[in-house]
Amino acid sequence: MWVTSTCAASGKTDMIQSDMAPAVSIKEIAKLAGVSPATVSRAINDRKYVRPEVRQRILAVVKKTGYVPNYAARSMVLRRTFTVGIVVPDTFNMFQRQLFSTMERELEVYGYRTLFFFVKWERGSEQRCLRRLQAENLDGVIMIHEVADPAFYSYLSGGRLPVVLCPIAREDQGFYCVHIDEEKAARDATEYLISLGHKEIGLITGTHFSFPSQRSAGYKAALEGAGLAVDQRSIATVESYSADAGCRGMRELLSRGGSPSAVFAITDELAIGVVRALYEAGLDCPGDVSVLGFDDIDIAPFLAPGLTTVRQPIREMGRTTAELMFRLIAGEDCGGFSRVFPYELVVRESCRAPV
Amino acid sequence: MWVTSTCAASGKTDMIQSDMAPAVSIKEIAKLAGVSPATVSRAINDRKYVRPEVRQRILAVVKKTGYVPNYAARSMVLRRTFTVGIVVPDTFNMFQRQLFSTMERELEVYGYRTLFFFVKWERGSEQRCLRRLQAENLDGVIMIHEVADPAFYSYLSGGRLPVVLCPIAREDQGFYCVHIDEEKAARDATEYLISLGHKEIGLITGTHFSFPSQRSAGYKAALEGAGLAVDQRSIATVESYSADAGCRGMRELLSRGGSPSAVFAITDELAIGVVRALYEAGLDCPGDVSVLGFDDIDIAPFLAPGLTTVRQPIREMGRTTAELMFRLIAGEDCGGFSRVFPYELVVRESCRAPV
DNA sequence: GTGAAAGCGCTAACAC
DNA sequence: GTGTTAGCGCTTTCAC
Repeated sequence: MWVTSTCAASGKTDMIQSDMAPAVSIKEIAKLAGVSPATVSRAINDRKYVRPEVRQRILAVVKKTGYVPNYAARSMVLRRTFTVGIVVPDTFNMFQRQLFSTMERELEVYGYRTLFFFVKWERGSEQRCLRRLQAENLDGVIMIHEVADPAFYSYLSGGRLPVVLCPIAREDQGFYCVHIDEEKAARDATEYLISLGHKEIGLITGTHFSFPSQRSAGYKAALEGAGLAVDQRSIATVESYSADAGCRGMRELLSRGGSPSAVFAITDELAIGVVRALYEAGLDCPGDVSVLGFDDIDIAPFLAPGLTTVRQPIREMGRTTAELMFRLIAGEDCGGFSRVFPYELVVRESCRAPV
Repeated sequence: MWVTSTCAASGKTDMIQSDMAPAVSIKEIAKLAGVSPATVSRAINDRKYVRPEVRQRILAVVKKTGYVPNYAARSMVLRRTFTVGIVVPDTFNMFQRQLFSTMERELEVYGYRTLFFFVKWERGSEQRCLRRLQAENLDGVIMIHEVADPAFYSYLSGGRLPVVLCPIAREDQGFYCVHIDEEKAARDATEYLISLGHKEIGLITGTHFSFPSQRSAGYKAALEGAGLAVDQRSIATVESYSADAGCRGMRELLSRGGSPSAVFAITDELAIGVVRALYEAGLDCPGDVSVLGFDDIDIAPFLAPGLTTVRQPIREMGRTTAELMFRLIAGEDCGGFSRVFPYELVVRESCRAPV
């Protein structure tokens, strides 16, 4: 596949490279500094009861040798890993990306490292994730992804370790949850389209996970509230939440012969695809059809036209999730399971009154 | 910040939750199965010398108790972590995202777990990453990000562990590298614009990392090769490679009063921003200005107009990086440091002949 | 085939 | 203040 050179297979798959110097251990440091390992441990962990002069000497040796304590060994004896697992879909979208970036960042500030568990679409992936999750001896788990396997949730709800879900609403199952009111947000968004004068409003939604049904419910509630009929022919259900899926969903809607003057796509990436399908059909957004998204991902303002969408306060939600996790690990009483954030309709250019 | 409930601060930050049942250990399994820990170890690791009947008994207990061996303990004694670290910029773009997703996936197939090191913009972030990197006792490191700190590279080139860079060309420093010929790709892309008839071609580039200079060099080479002058007024240098930056870069170009009929943005996200700036200025892409990107990220085909761009074979590069890492860890001889992949100009709709 | 013992790198409890 | 000891959970000799 590559051009300039090839890789010679040797078959010695189990051989380990032998030319690698082993990392220095606390024992060597102790020997070099002329003290015991215990004293070195005390020195590097800022404990009391080390003579300043001895501490200096130890720290000097540490610096010179580039010694870094081994996490695995430390966590074994401490019986804590200082690690939080984040379960993410392998196909994470930009919204989720911003969310877990924020969490990772915050967690680092709290002194925790983050381990990602990417759940794939393949069969067995969830089980493997769960096994790894257990093998890692985590201090806590954050779920950014809804899994299908009930065993996953039952392990999590076993009370073995703190769990926070974001942006998922499952407080009824005894999990701490950080999210917005999805249904109400979708309803507000749809009502905005109605207020613009739209009567025939398409919906691009999906089936996986629980947010599509919540957002779809909001859409329907808005229509019904305005005395408009919910026409199944205006609703396209797609397999994923990507631009590709949105494109196919909109083509489908178009092929059915209806003529929606506006379309609500339940994610921004879906909305990008919708605009694309319109473009291919020679239709202009927002001139011919208004398009409304959901999430307010990074590039939403930089699309042409800028995408009108529902903003979830990603940073605040990520920060709160991390903070909650930290407090839960510390054993604090954190009150009720719900953290419901305010959302916001961000009006840009992709929606306008029908002609 | 949130609405429905609040979190009561208790101040007992160092207290650990005590109501969590400890995970079962190999000892309990041994006791329950009426054998020694050594035998349990043999059974779960598919070693020989365990009576089938005993193995069955042990496996049954393992299943019933949900026992999963502790990674940290295992890696301590094995002196291998089965973990590969991937160093990524905190602000990773969609191209990098696809790249590391592929790597993570492949690595999992090889039996390796992946640890991400997100390098932030803040001072000291690289050092902290390096320290963590060392503390993790990794089996290998993949760099998707160029760091500034020389200490980072000198640690990596110390031969302590296998290192692969992708998509970075630093084979001269003794690293295995997987990448395309950036300069030539940029040159080809620019020549494509020239072949369309464009004479005044703008460039949106940056300074961080080495790819912008390579891509810029290709741009200049193409212009010079065609006898066109390289006009500094047609070049905007931006701080990052996001849509936001691209938008600002294009506004800058526009404000300078020139009138490029085409613009080469050195990343697709930059290109998205360029199209946006054009839109804001009442200019149409590709009607008034052609826009060319680089990377061929997921959504490139779903933009309106579809983005003409240079495709890097992300999956193949990710796969090769993972495979190379695997073989390096296994101690195989992998030949030369370079793996240079073919790229491809993907012609879509954002570029056409000037009017 | 199986068990006992040693030890990976580290920290905490307990001497001194 | 500092060293000695024990032990975290696991795998791997080495006896038997």
